[in-house]
Amino acid sequence: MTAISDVARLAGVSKSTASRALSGRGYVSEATRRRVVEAAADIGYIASPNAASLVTGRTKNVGVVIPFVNRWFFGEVLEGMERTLLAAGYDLTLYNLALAGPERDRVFDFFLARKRVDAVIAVGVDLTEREVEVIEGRGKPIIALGGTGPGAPRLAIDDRGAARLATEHLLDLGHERIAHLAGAGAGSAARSVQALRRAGFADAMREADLRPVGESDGIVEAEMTVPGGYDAALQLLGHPATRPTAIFAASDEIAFGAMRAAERLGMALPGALSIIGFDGHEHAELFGLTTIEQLPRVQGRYAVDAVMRLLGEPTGDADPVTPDGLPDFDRPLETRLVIRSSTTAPSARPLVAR
Amino acid sequence: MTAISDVARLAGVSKSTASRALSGRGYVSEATRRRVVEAAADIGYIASPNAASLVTGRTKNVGVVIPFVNRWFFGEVLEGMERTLLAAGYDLTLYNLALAGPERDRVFDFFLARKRVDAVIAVGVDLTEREVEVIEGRGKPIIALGGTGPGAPRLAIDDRGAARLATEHLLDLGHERIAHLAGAGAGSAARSVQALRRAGFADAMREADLRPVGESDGIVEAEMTVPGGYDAALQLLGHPATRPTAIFAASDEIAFGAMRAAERLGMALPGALSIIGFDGHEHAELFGLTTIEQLPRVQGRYAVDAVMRLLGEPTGDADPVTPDGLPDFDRPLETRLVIRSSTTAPSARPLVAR
DNA sequence: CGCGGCTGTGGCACCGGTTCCACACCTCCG
DNA sequence: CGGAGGTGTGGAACCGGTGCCACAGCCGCG
Repeated sequence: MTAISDVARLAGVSKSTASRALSGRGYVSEATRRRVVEAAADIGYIASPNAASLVTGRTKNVGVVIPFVNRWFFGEVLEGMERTLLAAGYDLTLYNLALAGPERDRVFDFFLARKRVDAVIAVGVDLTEREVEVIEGRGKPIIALGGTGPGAPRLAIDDRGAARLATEHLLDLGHERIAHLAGAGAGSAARSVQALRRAGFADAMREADLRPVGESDGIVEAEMTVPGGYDAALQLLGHPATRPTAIFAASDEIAFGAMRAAERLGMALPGALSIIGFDGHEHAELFGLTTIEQLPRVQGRYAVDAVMRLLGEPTGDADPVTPDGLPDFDRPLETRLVIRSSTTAPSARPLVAR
Repeated sequence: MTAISDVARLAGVSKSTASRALSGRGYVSEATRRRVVEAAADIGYIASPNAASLVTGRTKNVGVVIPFVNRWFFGEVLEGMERTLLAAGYDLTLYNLALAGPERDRVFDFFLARKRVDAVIAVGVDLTEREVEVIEGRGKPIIALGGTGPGAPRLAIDDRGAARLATEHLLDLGHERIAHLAGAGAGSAARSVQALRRAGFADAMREADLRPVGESDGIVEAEMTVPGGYDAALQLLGHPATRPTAIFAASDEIAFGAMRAAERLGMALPGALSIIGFDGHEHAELFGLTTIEQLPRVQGRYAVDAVMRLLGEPTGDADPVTPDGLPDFDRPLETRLVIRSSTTAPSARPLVAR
């Protein structure tokens, strides 16, 4: 357990000089600096982050709150954040919590409230006012990536607009009987995002003067997983008479499940049913899924960059920044419609110009 | 920023008594304890883990090294570990590193070597001797879950035996033309696991006196992803003349990709081709995939329990423990053959009894 | 009654850094 | 030539806890 005093002794200087030499703050002659650095290397000195944090109040550690790690979108975000944080010399402490409850309160009131993280990034979590308050009240920035956070800066795509765009793609192809497989998320996580996508769907349908098909306005809720999409699609497609000719799924996972269900029901894809997803899943290309692509890995990087900037840490400036050097929380993150083979004009009916 | 001295003053006791009252170590009268606890609650006191770590040397934080977070298996393990650690009051610091290289060295030599974690769990990583040495040399336990670690305790399934079992299932069904889609893992991560599964396949084939079909002994390497399996299967199934009647895939993701490729080639499943996977992926049931099931989430819990025990932390004892109270690193973790609809007897040929 | 041992408490050093301040030295400029 | 200001260094306080040790009081036992 070598300490900085050992380094100092070996280099023949005081603790303070050793500290300055190693941290690069304050005046140290080049010769001294070199001696200290060499001494440190000799005895394999590694600074204790605890001691440093204790006095500086900075931990070089960011807490990440995320509802799932094994859903594609979240896994990508997490990887993007981890890489970026590591490059900046920061640690990532993971808090995986889906549901509200005592577990969640404990994370905010105990784990995150302690002086162990410099900032918090909440991914796809709908933060409560109290939760934001707990963190900000302790002087730490908290930002939301997706999800919602009253008061907290938020980095997100334009879910409503993108959902509208997806639906309009189906309309443009001439579909009139369109259904929406909406995300349910029993865990309430990111419920708002799903509500926004649903709203975007409704926007497009209303504007096209179309009523969604089926009961309950052609909207069936699905857990945002492949099996969830499968189950919901079976339900939606159960009665041949009321079947839609196209489906807008709230996520690519749901869309994959729906494709599977359609196959199971003997429906030809995309002839009998067009499907558009949402997310830009890494398997979308393989399955020919038309989708609204977003780039969660890049979003993870943006979120970290934003936090670094809030912490006054220098970063590369390859991402959205306002003139005053702060992250741009107003501009929505990028999405893109990627058309593949899963969407086509409805077969039996003539193409209707809109 | 309330400190323990504030609590002490408010409660009218000394710092040491306040510390004892709050930590529960040492003698404190019940009345005093209550006063201190109340005072702490009044001013919203939360202890600084940094200060405590500094003197005790314990951080209540475990470092997790994992090559991927968005592959199903690893995501599950991670979730299992996170839950268990959180319940034990520990933090999880995530290091996501796939490849060897300077990045990886930096994690071990800098991030993990500092006194910021009490232990390290390496999931699906092939640790080098030096890496194990770096951690253990600093007095911290390191355990491997899957992957390999020379010297480090290892928790793993019997990959070779399970792969053999999978192959035998195909043999039992009467298949004679069997191929193996082996895991390649360009990142070299978990290469050994993939080698073990390949060996198990070879074991079974040798014992059955069969030669794998196709070139290169009927083994095609695939990245352990759905697209990876798809590409490899296209290659394997490219020439109708040399097609196998059954495939053992080194992971369920590969198997899904292979199923997709077979469909694309117009092969009827499972009539023209039986496929067995490996892992027990959450989508296996939906796609009717026969597989060797393992329970990564539970494995994550086991790994954490094992580490907790090495750290002398009390845990529930619902998992494998040797008589001396230490984790049982010799007994392989559980696997189970789950037969679904993706494997059946070869169609065109008569069933051959073995 | 005396002493050992247990209980309860306070004082203080200490963990390993950072940072403020004092001080010495040098240089430059009026 | 003297003082202002920049450079280099050491001393010491401090961050916020923990834990050792001393000490006081009390009880029980021989």
